Amino acid sequence: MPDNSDPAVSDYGQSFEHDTEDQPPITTEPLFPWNDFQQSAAFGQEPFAPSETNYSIPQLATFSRAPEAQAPSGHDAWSYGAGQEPMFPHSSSTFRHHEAFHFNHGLPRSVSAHSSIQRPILPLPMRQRPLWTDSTVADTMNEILMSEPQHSQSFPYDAAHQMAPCMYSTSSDRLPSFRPDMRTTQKDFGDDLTADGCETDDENKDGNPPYAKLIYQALMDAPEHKLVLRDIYAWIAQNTDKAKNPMNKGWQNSVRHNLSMNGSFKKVDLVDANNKSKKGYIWVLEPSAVGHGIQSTTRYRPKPGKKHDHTDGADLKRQRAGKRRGKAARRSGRNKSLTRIHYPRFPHYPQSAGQDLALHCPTEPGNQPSPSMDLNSPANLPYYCLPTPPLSTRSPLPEYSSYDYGDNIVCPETQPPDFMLNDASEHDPETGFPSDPRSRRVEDQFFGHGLTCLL
DNA sequence: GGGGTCGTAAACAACT
DNA sequence: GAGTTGTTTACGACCC
Repeated sequence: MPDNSDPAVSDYGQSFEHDTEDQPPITTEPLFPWNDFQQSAAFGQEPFAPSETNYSIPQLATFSRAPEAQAPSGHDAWSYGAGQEPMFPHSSSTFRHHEAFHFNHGLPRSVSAHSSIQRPILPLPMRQRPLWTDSTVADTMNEILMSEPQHSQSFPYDAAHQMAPCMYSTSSDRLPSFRPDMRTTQKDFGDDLTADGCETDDENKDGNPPYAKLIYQALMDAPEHKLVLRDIYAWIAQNTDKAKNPMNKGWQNSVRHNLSMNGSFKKVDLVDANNKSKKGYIWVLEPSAVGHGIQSTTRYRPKPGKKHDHTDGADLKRQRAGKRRGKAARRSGRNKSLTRIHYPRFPHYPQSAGQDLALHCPTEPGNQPSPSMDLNSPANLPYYCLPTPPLSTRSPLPEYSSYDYGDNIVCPETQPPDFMLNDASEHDPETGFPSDPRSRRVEDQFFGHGLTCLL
């Protein structure tokens, strides 16, 4: 049981603190490498090797291991030495607080029994996020959440693959669910964020992000950020509603149009194995786009007879205005039966936007699971990872005092309430998630703000 | 009214 | 020749 009264715990430090002098200093190597958590086939299946280190922390979700470390823009990639993949704490049981579990992330480490780990919780697949089946639960949860002042705040993060948990319900079947935000970076696409974090203005009236962002997402999901046109089609067909009507090829035209017009997408020659005959082109993300997101396709369109640098204040205003284009129209054009339930913003992360959203949103109307789908399988549950600032000696923590993302002042220092650390709540045996909305709130607060624990 | 975003249509060329 | 891929222009809708 962690001792929250330990003054050392109050600091969101990133190093192992050691309180005994007869042992060597503990490395400041990050405990949980930052990773954008591509969903792995091995997710949830590969047990972690027992290690000499046995941590007891309040565990709220299953940890997993990621296939490769991939740092978001502006941060060094994590490295654990040649041939070593970063490993994450893992346990097959979830939401059992204070359960001791093993992990070994590739570094020999001795840890004092009285050492402390203090860091915001790291990218964390929220495996057992419940599938909301009752709008009353969702409404109740929202009431609770919105009554908490700190929930109007948000967590700083700037990386691809952001996902805001937004619940929807329909007037017909009242099945709230989660939809991907598909927001890329706050720098390029986040200036329409609102405090509640649910205003996904990057969506169009069909509920999908714009083509440029879809393509970007597809390429971000692809190895080396490269895809041929056909695969981009496939990704969009799989992950959006664009291809609902197979007879409608207009969306493919739009995809090609965006590929051609957006400077973030470059085509390179595709050659055969002998490097001889040309096999067409493969589309690749510009490095700047990988690092900083993409810009609107429109910005690359030629402006006949006028030169524009798009950098002055008025232009930025116009760009924002354009970004919010048709806001009212989208609202009205959006499926009338779809009711957005406001949910405070915790920019979680999808496991992989390349996965079929139907798998991630089994309860989404129109994305009904197949009869054979095992909804308890990790692959079929919605995944959310925690937002987190970089934790590395090379990528030091950003200052936590205040972040200004436009209208959003970010103060992520809220501590989880004490009672969260006391495992008094009941857990649904099916989902492993606390059955009490109050506990759900706590877990969201927990996930949104960080974890302090002892080992 | 100008300029922004975005989707869409269409013409056209080059390639397979 | 048909289909696919890529480029470019144009336009409407909507925003500030």
